[in-house]
Amino acid sequence: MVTMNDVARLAGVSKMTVSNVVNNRAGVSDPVRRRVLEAIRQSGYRVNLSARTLKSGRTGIIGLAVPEIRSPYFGHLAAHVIDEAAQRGFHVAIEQTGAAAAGEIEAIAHSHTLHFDGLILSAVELDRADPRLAGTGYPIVMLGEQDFGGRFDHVAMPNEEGTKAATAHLIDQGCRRIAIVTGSALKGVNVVTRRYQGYLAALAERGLEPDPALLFTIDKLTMEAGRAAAHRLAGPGREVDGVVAVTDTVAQGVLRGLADRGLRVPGDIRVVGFDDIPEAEFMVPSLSTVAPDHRWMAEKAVELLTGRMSAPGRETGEYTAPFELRIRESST
Amino acid sequence: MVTMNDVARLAGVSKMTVSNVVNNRAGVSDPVRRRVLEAIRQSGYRVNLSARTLKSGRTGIIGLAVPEIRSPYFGHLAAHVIDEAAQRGFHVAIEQTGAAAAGEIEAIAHSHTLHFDGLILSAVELDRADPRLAGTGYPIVMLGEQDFGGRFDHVAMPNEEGTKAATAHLIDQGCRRIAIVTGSALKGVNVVTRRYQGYLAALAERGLEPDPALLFTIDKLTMEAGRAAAHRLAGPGREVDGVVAVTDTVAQGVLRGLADRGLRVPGDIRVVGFDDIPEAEFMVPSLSTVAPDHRWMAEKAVELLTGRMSAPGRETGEYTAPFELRIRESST
DNA sequence: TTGTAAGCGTTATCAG
DNA sequence: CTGATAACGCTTACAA
Repeated sequence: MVTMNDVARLAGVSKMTVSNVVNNRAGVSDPVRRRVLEAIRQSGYRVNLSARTLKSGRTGIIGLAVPEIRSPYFGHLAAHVIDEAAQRGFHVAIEQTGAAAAGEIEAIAHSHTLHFDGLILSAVELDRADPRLAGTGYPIVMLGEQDFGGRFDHVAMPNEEGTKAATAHLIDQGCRRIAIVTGSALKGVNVVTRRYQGYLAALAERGLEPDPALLFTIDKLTMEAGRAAAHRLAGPGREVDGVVAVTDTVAQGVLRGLADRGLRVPGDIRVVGFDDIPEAEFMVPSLSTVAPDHRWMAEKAVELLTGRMSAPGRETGEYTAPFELRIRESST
Repeated sequence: MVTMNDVARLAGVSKMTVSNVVNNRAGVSDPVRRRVLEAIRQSGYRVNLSARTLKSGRTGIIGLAVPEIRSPYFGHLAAHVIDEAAQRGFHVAIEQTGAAAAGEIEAIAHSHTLHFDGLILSAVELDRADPRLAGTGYPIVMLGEQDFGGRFDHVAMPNEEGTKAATAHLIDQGCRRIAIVTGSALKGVNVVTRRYQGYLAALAERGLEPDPALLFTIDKLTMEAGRAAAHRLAGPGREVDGVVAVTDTVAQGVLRGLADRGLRVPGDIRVVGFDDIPEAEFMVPSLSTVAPDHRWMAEKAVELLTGRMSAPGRETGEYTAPFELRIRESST
């Protein structure tokens, strides 16, 4: 491996001068600078980040923990975070939590152990009351899902408002028996409960009675589970004319499950999702959905994290992404 | 920050003994080991990876460069690579190349600069003849797409065989005017040309004449482009009864585009894709596709890369993933 | 403007 | 079995 010493010898200067050139510091004469740069080019020298890190105590790496990178929503989000971090000179190492509290705790420990400069955690199961969350002052930004009650910087989804708008839209389209397909964790404050609240709020506002028979819970927020829920929902004697799916991925499963049963969307049943994944526009029928501003979220999360790195004691903030309701075929 | 020294002082032993305990090395008496472990627990000590890296010269990080992490295919692949690397004690840092040769070259340089232990590169544009590819002995494994003629370890897709099987399947279903929707880079040896060859081979084997009017090229392998191609393809006087799409993502666009034009799949036109992304099963209609063994590919890539790290001089190998043809609604 | 010395936290080596 | 010492490549502080 080519080191600074090698370059220094080649250029006939000291290690320190090479360091100064590499870091664009003032106080190096032009001829010397040129000689050093030439030596660097010739030798193919590259700074050793580990060595630099050892001195500075920073790795330049941000951890990003998501349930599953393969899911379109998190892939999409990750892409934005990577871009945004790159702009601020950080690299992103991705961790998969498997959508389980244990995985989420582990991601924190891991990020810590690897001395990442901070962690953006998209937690979906971890509870604000989890004892393993003992605050260590390590920079963590919670992204999008659970609510941790002011304990961490938090970039939230417009869970309640968005679902309320989507549900109201279905009502406006004439739906009267609107099912919701959502996760089974209906306690606590999390993405599932918040969106459920939004659904209830829209019903209440429009004077519709919530019907327990219209609540379809699933264990995992996957396409498979959405499909299975649609099968249950399309069973005899339900008379459902609208479906609010907790995520677009679930909605995609619902669309598929309704097709399995020969039900037409939007003819027989209208469907809305949440997230606006890139695929939503290309589904058949195209999916109406709540579109939070993903880029905004990624920017905010990275901004908060870098802010916290430099000012660890700062008060935590809570930010909710703006959203639009994108109306497509599935609800019109 | 808690260091080994702190732990050593706390346990009343030397730094070296702590190191031995941390690394599970033999030659530490049980009582001392216990004392040290207790001191580690109390102090919250974590090894400093940078320091270890500085000594060992290895970072424990593998770079993974893909065109776009948000695309389902690459997200899926990345998930497998991350899992497989984790099993071998490596972390994965993801780089996005934007599906451009410049981005791919940059990913190599970047991986180098950051002293990642190696790079898995899913190149789609970089040419085997690119002068910037001057061999430096840095461990690189090419994944899935371009063919680099023995210059690198290469885990290839079954491009030709897979597309041939898919096309033959359409013919067996009675299709006679089979269009192909593929990229515009029809020169050189790459994913587009290889799959086109497979398409031609199937036609030849079944005695069908290739018709230039049935070749629809697109600039980027996206859903949008697939949709636009479907619109062209469904124009007046084409009489197309089958479509081979170069990837599932493109196929999803094609399905959407055909729906736009009121054509029914498989009633009017049959469609097959390539990749078997998780969404394929949930499209409406569900998509018939070539399913390469993604896990196998990820395993092989990581295995080759770690192999090359320990034996840099070894001959390069070329491996092609096994595949299955998954027949679903879109072609039956 | 350039160079020298010390040390970041860890581990390999070798002595006790 | 345990410990002292010297690196790994770089940067900070200071001296020339």
